Amino acid sequence: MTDVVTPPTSPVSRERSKEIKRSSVISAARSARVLSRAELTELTGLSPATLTPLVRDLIAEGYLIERGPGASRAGRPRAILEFNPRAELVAAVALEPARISCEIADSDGAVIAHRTVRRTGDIVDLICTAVPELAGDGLPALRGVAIAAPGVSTGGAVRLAPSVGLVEARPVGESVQRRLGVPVVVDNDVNLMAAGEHAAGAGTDVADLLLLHVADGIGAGLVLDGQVRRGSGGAAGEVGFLPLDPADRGHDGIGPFEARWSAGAIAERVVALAPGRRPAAPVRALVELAATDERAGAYLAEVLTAWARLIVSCACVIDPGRVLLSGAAADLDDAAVDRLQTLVSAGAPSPTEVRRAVLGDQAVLHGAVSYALSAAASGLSTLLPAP
Amino acid sequence: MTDVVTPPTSPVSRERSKEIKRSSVISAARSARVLSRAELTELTGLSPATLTPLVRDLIAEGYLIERGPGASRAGRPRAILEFNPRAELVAAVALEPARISCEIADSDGAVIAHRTVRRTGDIVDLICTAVPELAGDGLPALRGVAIAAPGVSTGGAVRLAPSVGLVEARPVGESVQRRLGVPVVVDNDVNLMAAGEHAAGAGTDVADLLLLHVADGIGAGLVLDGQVRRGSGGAAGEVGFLPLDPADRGHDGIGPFEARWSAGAIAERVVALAPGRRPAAPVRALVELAATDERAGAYLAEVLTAWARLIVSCACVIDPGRVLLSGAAADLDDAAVDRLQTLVSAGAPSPTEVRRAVLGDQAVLHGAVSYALSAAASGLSTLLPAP
DNA sequence: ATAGTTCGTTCGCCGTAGGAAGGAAGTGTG
DNA sequence: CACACTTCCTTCCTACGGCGAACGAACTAT
Repeated sequence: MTDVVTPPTSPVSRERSKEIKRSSVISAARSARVLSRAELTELTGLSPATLTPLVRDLIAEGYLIERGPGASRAGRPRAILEFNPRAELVAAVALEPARISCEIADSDGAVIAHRTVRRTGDIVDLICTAVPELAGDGLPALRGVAIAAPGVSTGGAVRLAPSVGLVEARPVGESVQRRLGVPVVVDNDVNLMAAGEHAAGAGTDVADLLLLHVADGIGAGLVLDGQVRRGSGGAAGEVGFLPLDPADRGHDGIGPFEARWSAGAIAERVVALAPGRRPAAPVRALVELAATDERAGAYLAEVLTAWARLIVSCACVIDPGRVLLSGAAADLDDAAVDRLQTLVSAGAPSPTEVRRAVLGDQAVLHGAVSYALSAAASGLSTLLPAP
Repeated sequence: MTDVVTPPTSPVSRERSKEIKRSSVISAARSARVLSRAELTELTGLSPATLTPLVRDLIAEGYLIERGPGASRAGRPRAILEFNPRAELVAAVALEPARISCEIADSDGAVIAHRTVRRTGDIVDLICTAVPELAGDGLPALRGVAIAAPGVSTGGAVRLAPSVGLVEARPVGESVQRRLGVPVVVDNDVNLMAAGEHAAGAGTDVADLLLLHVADGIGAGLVLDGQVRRGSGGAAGEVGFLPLDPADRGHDGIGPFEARWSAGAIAERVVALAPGRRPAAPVRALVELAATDERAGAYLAEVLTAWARLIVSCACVIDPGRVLLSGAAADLDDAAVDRLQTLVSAGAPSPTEVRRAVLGDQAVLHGAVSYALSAAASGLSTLLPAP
């Protein structure tokens, strides 16, 4: 301890390549859950000699837990290593008009803590106090925060953002990132759902998908080549604006298509068909009505035809291969989904599979987990310092 | 020199990081064209000591040429290094119904040799003899081959491929790759054009763009986040199939939109408006006619409206930010492009800039260059589109 | 000339990756 | 029960690449 003025040995690509090995081991362990060092050498291609100290570090940091020897089928048994999902926590914050909901999840997407708070004061303050409180002593393991805002996106399509009092999304993300010191992602809720279904739902087996979310408006989340694509202005997936019928007209930030075929628009027709309370789940109500009421059946067919044209349009432009129905569209029964599939197959230039999304309300959470984990990992995307 | 039995030292991440440095130097040199070692240290972040041997190698391999000392403004003058585009050659092969055209270009996209040959015998044989012949003694510098086929793409949308006698694109690419020993990419010509405009045309300044190519059919090439995206079945950009008007009907692999608004369809109307020979450039003819003929003006307005709806549809789905008009659509004059821009701005949910593509016939070639260079750079694996 | 400045190179240290070899912990077999 | 045999993991050691530092090279300014 004479002269600690020495930080020579520049930290360039040397440390980076170590980081890369580290994260490749972590991600192998994350997907295998339980494995031995021997399996790690196969999965990562690293030599045993390289792995030994690396695994030692990871155990010390809590990423891996040594579980003692496993069964052996001749020879020394493999020491079982178990991945500890709690080693990586993620916060998902959903902005809603009057409140924010905040969840802490581990890297399996299992919710560890959950809270909803009224919107008071500054959003950034609110988030920056709620998240650490909720994370408690797990805070050091926090790897990222994902903030979901309805219809956010830079540039166009802020139509829903005003409802949560957000004009610019970016400053919020940057502020939180600075205050909490972890990567923060702010994105459209529909994009997060798409990421969630891709990571842990009905799209784990494909690289491309489109999630069609029908609610008060209609929006789509787009995964291409394994990544959520937002387009140049963040308005990718604004399919409610598709001009599929010259007769339709949008207004005030409502697109022409969604003006007529969103859950809200359908609800009005359902009320007309079956007077009474406005149904909370209009599509489910419509499907039930259609079983007995001929006029409802005809209208359901109209809805399916319109949605099919929407899906075909998307297929023509980006050919997602798989389309997931979310929100009100997930309320269709099997028969209706089949009819939709038939209509889509007739019009799409390439095979396009239509099915329901499976994560429901959990989709945003899983998307947040996936974002946050890849954000933490991508810190080392470039081996070399930027130009 | 006793026992030179030692080639162990496994080629894992050690050599990779060297490769990365190498290619980062090459790409810096490629974009700067002329630079000194001192500039390389700034551009790449590598230390001078690391660069010295690396640059020596590159000079020996012909990538760089030392041009002697440059001007100095105090101190030792920088030794000028010039990037040698001839060090990296690329072959672009275009499949047409009756012939194939083959070009050798350097990494600037400058054509070094060109030949058109009649289609005789096996395509693979033809390519594998024509390319080496044309490359001549530059063959060792060949970094890749790009094969452009109209409407290829695996899965759906093989509508134009039969015209060149190709049912499956992949085997051709794989065979050529095996025979020539360099990376081979087979792709849709429109995708190649989009890549070309992105690399060297009207899209060098953006990460996302959509190239709308109007010919006998209508197709689009899609660049998102700097990469050409083909979709799950390779049918991304089949915008001719968009169902934008319930009245339109496609037939026999012709989409509903392109049946009515392609160059061929427009040509028929132009003939009706101004009897005579069927014009080779119907859109140009229409624009000229519209200056004097009122009916032609009305029809031009119709065409612009239809194309605008097409562009808006694409903007809603993927928000490319910039749309390039190619093929017959590039024949619009400035006034017509402005009108199109206005129509698009009125309907798109996000700012979308419409302009003409600039590379014309050279677009495919530049796309091929860009593909082949990135193929050589990323060294790894399947550059063939689609599973 | 001499000093000053900037470029490029050689030298040598250091850290890391991974090969080789050896210890550890089991299962089968005489 | 001893003794191979197999497989897993670790320790030792070497080769190699990156880069800091010092040095030589080339030119300007005074």
